[in-house]
Amino acid sequence: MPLKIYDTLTGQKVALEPIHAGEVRIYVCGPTVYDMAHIGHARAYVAFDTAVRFLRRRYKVTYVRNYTDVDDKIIKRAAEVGEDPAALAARFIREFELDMQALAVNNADVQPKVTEHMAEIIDLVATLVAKGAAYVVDGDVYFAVDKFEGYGALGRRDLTDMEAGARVEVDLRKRHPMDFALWKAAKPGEPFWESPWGQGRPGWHIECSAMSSKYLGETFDIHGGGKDLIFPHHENEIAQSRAASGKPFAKVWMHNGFVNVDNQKMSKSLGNFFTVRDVLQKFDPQTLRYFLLTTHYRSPISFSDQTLKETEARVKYLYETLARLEAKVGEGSSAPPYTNDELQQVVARFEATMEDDFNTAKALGDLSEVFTLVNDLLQRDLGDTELRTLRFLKATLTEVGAVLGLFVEPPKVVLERMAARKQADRGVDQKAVEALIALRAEARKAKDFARADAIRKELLAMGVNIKDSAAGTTWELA
RNA sequence: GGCGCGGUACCCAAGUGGCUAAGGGAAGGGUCUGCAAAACCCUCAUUCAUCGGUUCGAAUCCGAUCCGCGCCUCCA
Repeated sequence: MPLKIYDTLTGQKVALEPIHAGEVRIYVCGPTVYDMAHIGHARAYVAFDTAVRFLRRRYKVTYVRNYTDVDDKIIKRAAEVGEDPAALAARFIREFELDMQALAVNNADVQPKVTEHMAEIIDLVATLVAKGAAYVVDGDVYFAVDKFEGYGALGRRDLTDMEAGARVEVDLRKRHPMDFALWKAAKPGEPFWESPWGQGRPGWHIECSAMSSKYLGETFDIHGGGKDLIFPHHENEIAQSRAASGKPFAKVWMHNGFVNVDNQKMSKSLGNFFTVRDVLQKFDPQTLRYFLLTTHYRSPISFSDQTLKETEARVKYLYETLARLEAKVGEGSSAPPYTNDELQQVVARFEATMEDDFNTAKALGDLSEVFTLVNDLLQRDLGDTELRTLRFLKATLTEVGAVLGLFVEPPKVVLERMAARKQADRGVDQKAVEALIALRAEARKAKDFARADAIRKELLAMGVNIKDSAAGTTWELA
């Protein structure tokens, strides 16, 4: 079945037909590195990471995700904290990469930086000037939007409507209020690069046009980013790239929805702002990733502490199931996996679900019954067929997880990480807990259940849940 | 004002013309357990914001209304 992707430009799902057979080229707008990544970044890059992981099952994929490491915000922030802009950008790139690694977001094939592509950017601006698509004013270069037919198509905007709209501080040097900067003359003290128009730096949008064409060609398959980039960022990219090359730009436009907090857009001014680091302090990275995948990437997703707590409980269940599964079929047995049509449907259905515009929410829902089945089998007396079925299911979950970026670490590692963080959070004294459990074990041995229950109650009051099993008593924090 | 998205059970959330409206959480009942916990099983929307319309048939298409949100300015 063909892969269908919702295309912002046409407003409908379109079948992916790669320009080069067997190969998909995709560009996703990366972060402007002037601060720590927030959960909106996490959503975007988890969404595209998952899409790319799925695409790689079928195609050779070239995935480019840039870093915007020179820009007004970086300069402003650097001045505020008294740091060199380049150093500040480099610092936040490192932090960003730590976050992405935690979230199991793979690196893109190419992660180009703006500052390392000045020659390409200047060439592109020069081409646009030469073609009459752009003009120079006092060392600035502007793109002339009214020279570009079809401006506003992506954002479904009409140039005349926008013209009528009242705008603040229209730069009178611009020929049209919507004209945007390709190159900005440097003010004193700002970082600059030499150019035919004097010392300056790239405008807000030109970098992506320059870097995408360098690594993917003038026309490529998919361009992605957050919904907020549709206008003007992506609109402007289209204008620049097409005006320069005279060829189509990206074939399909993918945009992810926002992360909302309290049903409102997360923003610094509203004070409902969370960095990835904030969240990872309280929750496991797999919890955050799972949470981000439970809603379709195009819909808004609502973030709250309560929801994350519920998600973590679910993720813990998944990993506990996997841990039990691994303990059962992990070693020893060389019995080949057993499968049948029904069991094979799991991956087939996953494929079909992901083919429909990367429906991770449904995929995760479908996976529920697999986990239930595993637990069901696990608590029976296992015959050979059941054991071999479990082997097959383990392979299935690993395969599906590899696309979703879940279950890539040993379950034990994740569970221990979750437990350790909770203990640190609550400041629970592990030794005291274990001492109480030992006392309770004695009481139980002596059939003094009243005392045993009293101790359990005491532990419960500390937030400690205990589980008795044939193998002994284990505990966890509620 | 212009453009766009959405309103599905107590909560979260799939589903965009046709089998019984996925799945998760919560809740209630059960199996297991000394009792619990965990796991498993069962129950839990004749109904998809409202009102009309199209159709043999609509949560799904069309129109109107109400409500929520986003973009139009840096933003994932």
